[in-house]
Amino acid sequence: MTPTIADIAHEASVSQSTVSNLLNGRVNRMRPETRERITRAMEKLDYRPSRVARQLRTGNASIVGLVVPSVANPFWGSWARVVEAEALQHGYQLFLCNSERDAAREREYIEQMWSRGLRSVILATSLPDLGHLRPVIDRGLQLIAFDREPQPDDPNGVVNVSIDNELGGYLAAKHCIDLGHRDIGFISGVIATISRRRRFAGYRRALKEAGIPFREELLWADAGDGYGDVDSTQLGTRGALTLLSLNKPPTALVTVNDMYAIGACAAIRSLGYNVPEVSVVGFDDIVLASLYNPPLTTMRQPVQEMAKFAVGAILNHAEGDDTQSRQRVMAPELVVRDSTAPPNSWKKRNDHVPS
Amino acid sequence: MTPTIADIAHEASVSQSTVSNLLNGRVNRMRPETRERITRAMEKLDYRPSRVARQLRTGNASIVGLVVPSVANPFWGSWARVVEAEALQHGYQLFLCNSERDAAREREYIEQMWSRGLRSVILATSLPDLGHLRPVIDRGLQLIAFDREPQPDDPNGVVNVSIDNELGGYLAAKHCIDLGHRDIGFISGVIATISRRRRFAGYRRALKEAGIPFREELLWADAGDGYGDVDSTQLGTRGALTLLSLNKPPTALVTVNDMYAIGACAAIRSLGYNVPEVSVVGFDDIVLASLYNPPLTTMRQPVQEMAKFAVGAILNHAEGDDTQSRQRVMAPELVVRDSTAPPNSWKKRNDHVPS
DNA sequence: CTGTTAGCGCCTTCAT
DNA sequence: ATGAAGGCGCTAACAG
Repeated sequence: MTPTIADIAHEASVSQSTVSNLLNGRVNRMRPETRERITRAMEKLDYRPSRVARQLRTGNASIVGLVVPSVANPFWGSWARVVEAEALQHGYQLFLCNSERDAAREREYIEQMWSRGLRSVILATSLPDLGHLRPVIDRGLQLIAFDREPQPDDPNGVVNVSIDNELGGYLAAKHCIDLGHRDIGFISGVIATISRRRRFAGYRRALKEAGIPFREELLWADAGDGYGDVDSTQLGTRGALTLLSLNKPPTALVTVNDMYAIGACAAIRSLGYNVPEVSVVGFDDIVLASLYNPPLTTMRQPVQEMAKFAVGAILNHAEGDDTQSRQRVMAPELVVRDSTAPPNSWKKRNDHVPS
Repeated sequence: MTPTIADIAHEASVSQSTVSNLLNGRVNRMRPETRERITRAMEKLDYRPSRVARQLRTGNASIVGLVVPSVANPFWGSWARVVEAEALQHGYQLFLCNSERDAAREREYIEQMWSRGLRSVILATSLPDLGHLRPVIDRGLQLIAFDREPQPDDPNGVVNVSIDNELGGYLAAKHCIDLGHRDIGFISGVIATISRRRRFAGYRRALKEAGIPFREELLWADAGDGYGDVDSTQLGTRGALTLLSLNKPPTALVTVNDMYAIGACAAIRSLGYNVPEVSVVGFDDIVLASLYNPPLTTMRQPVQEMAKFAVGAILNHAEGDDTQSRQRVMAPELVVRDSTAPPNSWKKRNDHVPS
């Protein structure tokens, strides 16, 4: 049915090895004339080598796995695209899965990948504990953890790539403080991930530095039934509604990603205010952030560079080069746009607030 | 290193075939005691069957391929997630690629998939001509085309799933007309895809039906260097800027997807107007559409049902059931929100337009 | 320069 | 109830 290497060997009246040699670039081992004959045979039969067989034989899949929380969140979508481009450039394909931030699914997927012969996967998890993956890692899986700073009890050999989340949280909050805000809310899902935990830590540091006491009630870290990225906009909405109904509501909201921020903006409007009246800062700088109304102030992640590093680590690993750094922390960048402003305007209208 | 079936056969003092039998559910062919021993051996060695080997032997990968223009567009991101969920539910994994709407990449990817043993792929293309895929299809690849109504000279056996795009374009334009608009722009990338072509046709039908002559200049279908979905927001922006600088500018804009619509909204604001002053209708109803400011009027695609149908077709095909329908056209649904309004407000301010 | 050979890990008749 | 053997399509020594 589908032609195999044997078919074309036959067609070209040579042995399989010669065909294989051609296939693998060992061209100099045959005379041009033979080569020519083989090439023609391949064309005639429209031959495509079976990667499955090849992989079984060589053990090499040249596929990199990528597990993200959910490509429904545009940030993960772009991240996936960037990684794909980077991988492609080096002859790798991408195998993409959505974990929904569920440890069980993460594990399931990664073991699937392993059993399909993938030996390197980039995992966008921020779960503090990588214990559930230790079995596969011990077997030899190369794990590149994204969006997650290294932890003391991580399994050996894990490579980490992320921004400095603490700094991100700090800069976001500091920006609001510099603008004159004193009551700054922090909206997050459950703070079960390292990145969120650290962003929150940065936020607190900024407050402390400015001598602003932390008000517990200004932290919204409610659960919801899950904390997938699908409904992060909804969480942003709920968070903002909750915080703005406090007796002494915040005048600025720091959120944990742009989807939350957008949800929060919608909530603010639903309360009858416009956005810079209550300031909002997002995180990630997704494409839509700059096109939102008003354009979102946010923390940009250097996605390109991170993808380059992640894929680079895989390449080095594949080449047996183990001298590479096991970790990379990049700097987030504050992008100031119109969703943040001094607190005055809000205060002016403060008495209109529906009770 | 990694344990194979032989290792565990040895460990359990049975033959490989017995282990294999257990692996494949032929449990009744061995006495419980044997089975028990094998199970323990597998646990002890933490055995995972190699899917690669299995696939080479059986020819079955249980992976469905999915090719979309770009997961950076949230619509494709959600679509991918929905398909993944549906596939997963039936024991299939998803192999995801971004084509950037480039025929060469489409082809390249699909052949890669074929050579990896995938036998069914869902392709979100709208290219009118599927000729570049004929070779693989003839080999036996099952192709599910998404977002693309069937064409007369399609290769045999192609399954098509899409909404009625003509109807979508019609409803979008009709909505504007009903609101009182007479000058309605149509913003698209290059209209090289069937879906866009048909949406445009629907738009024209609505005009005609209302007795409004079509003004060529109100169609913006400029090229740009590519028409990937990455920069569709930019195209939306450019389109809106162009149309609004006409002598007799449109009072409403029908766009080809929500990303374009959002780009168009940004353009409108940059000209000093607010959005319902110039009405905008999007397409797709991505999550962010309802959270945009103002919330976007748009055409919703029944993503769930379409995914169900697409994956269902694959399942039936795998079971040799060939009695299934080869095509499904679903109805889009107009979702009216605040980005559309009667034309008055715009006209009122019309003389303020920067020249 | 080209062919022979021995697997990669698993599944599946066909015997026993 | 279990085992032996052949082969899926390809690669990589090793011979010739």
